[in-house]
Amino acid sequence: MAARKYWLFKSEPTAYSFDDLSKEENQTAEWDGVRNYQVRNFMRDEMRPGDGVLFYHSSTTPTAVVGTATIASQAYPDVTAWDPQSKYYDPKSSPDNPAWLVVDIKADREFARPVTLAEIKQNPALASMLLVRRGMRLSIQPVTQAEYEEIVLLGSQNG
DNA sequence: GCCAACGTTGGC
DNA sequence: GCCAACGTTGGC
Repeated sequence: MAARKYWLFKSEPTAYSFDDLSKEENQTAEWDGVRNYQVRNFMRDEMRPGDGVLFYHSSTTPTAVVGTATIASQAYPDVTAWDPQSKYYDPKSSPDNPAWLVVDIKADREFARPVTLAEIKQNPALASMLLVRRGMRLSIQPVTQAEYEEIVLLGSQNG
């Protein structure tokens, strides 16, 4: 069995927040709308059920990791790409040849406090995270086990 | 296959 | 709301 991998998922909380995920049936939702090939390839080639997820709120104040989640499925076709009414519609994708994929993610634990981007930037143990790299806009990014554990530790502390 | 124009992301 | 960074598109 492959080693557990770790990921950071970005979401704008006004569009879809950690709280929204927590309120889903089984706290589980399809992560749809990915339209970036690098991110799709992560989903297709590297994500496995059980992988750990840091749930990050972008475009808000403060931007922060707010909790953990778990990858709950293998990648499978994103049906929103086939729906002309969907904002995620992409005519390049078809049921015969799906261009885009989703995975299911399940909310795990909300942090006792958010771990902010500012705090991540100041922490030497987190200096090589893709998140703090200039111009890094991938909506899903790999993180190391050490980075994952450090952020979980910070998020578990009071205050 | 180059590259300019354009759209999107996302921090500030 | 600004704008830098980057991916995508499409003319040539």
